[in-house]
Amino acid sequence: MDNAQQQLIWLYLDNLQVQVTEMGHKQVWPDWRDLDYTPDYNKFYLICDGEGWLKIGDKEYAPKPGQLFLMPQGVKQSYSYTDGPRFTKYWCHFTAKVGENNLFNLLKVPVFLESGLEGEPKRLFRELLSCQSGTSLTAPLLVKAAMMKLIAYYVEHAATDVAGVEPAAVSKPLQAVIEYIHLNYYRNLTIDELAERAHLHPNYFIRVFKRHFGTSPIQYVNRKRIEEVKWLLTSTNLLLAEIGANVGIPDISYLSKLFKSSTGLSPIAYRLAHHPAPPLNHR
DNA sequence: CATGTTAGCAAGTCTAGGTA
DNA sequence: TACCTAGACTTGCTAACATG
Repeated sequence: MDNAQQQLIWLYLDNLQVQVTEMGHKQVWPDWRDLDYTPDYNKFYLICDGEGWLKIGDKEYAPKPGQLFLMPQGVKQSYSYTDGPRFTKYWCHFTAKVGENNLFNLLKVPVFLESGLEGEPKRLFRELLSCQSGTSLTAPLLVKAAMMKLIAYYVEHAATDVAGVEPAAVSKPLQAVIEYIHLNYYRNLTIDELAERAHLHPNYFIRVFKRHFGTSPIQYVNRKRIEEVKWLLTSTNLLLAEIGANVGIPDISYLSKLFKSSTGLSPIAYRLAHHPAPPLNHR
């Protein structure tokens, strides 16, 4: 995977919105069967025991214990019992959106992983179930956090799988814009300039960008800049004005305001809070 | 359905003036 | 001198509508 692809995947994951609707751990009912339906949510199955049959798109599978299956939203699928002992599995239904898109339309990942029976996914499913049934004030947040960890596990391990992970090819012009931003964020980028690279009208470009990535172009550029500012504040001795010039925000009054709205601290307060040791001299 | 336009509001930028 | 803040001005963003 090249650097541009990795940046794109980070951007998707950074803007991911997750919602978990249902989950459980049980042996499937004797009549566990449905054919050719298209769910408006994603599903994870962690097979613990037994056997059964799945069809995702036009491919058929006979899942084995220890395999973690992903059934993506919007893809026609079927499931059924077989003659053997019925499945016992952990399962959950969830949406994972970046802007208006399902994450798994934006990322090409394999349909299942060999995760083993006693690995991280089982621990995360247990965490999901205990958070959901708990009465904690922050239960919804904890459920979401566990779900995100499960998605992270899947993407991380899919990347080392033979099939690998890569951004879907639907977004070539936008991919070019992302690359351009990463090469030029330290300059004074304008919407017109970015829109031109995508061959779109500026106003329409903003809409397409946000629909695709879940964030507006300028917000994305500024987030990238603020990350760089944080790094420069804590790893160098540079003055705020010099840092601003390095990241494309030469106006330190604006830099100050932007930084504070993003981190809750003014730049120098941030430097003091994160910088107990004498700074490196990079001037 | 993809793309463009417009208007109103939100966010970004600039200027001036303050504090330590 | 370096940094921060308030307020005025400019540009970006979004929703609603138009066009082909």
